Amino acid sequence: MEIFLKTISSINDETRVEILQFINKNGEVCVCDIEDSFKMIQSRISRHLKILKDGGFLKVDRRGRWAFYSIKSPMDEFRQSILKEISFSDIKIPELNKGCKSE
Amino acid sequence: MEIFLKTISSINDETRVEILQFINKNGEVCVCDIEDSFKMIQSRISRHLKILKDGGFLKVDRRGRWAFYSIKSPMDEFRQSILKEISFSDIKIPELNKGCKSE
DNA sequence: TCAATACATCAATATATCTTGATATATATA
DNA sequence: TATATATATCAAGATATATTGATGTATTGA
Repeated sequence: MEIFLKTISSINDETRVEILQFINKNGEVCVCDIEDSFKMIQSRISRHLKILKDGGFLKVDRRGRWAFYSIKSPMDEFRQSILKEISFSDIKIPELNKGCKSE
Repeated sequence: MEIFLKTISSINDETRVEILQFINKNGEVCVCDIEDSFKMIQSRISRHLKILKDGGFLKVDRRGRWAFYSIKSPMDEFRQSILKEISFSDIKIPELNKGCKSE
């Protein structure tokens, strides 16, 4: 039950669904890319990314001073079906805006 | 987005996941059956059933003074995958206890 | 070594959700 | 028709979650 609810609660938020769809569409991005694209303060983005990671949807790769987030792979069928449903749900996401000078 | 979040938030609660699994296992039950099986007060059960119904998981059939809840059918693939995941998640549910004299 | 950048975390507040107990409504039965 | 039963809904308080601004940590580069 715990794992199920952690997975579900991680996507029970409009901002997180948008971030997830954003990463699913754009591939690996760093925190400041999301911050600049969504025009949200960094602590807010950082918190949501942590929840999505703990929910089993994202992985992080730290390189240099950046943290690159991407869709976790491999991913179980259930989370895949959630990603699919989100991508079918016509979620409005901003354009990718590279705000920092990563790499 | 609205519909997606309504679906997700409807299962973002331990009690509702248990009720859903309970109905999925036992088939059609009335509110007082759930009330007696779960040992929870009626207003609480009633509220959760409404949320699960609005989330697209349950349907109601009112017969006489009873309201019989069951898994909605037909059900879309996404909600089916959620039910499947719940049934795989080893959720503890009480035994069916018929507390009222329905039918 | 110092300053800037990228990110994480914390504390306070705001907002949303859950639980309870009270009350309302509808049906059935004496 | 009066009463009991089954269910729904509401208001108040309790609990959980989200947002913000401040601060902490690690890395890079001057």
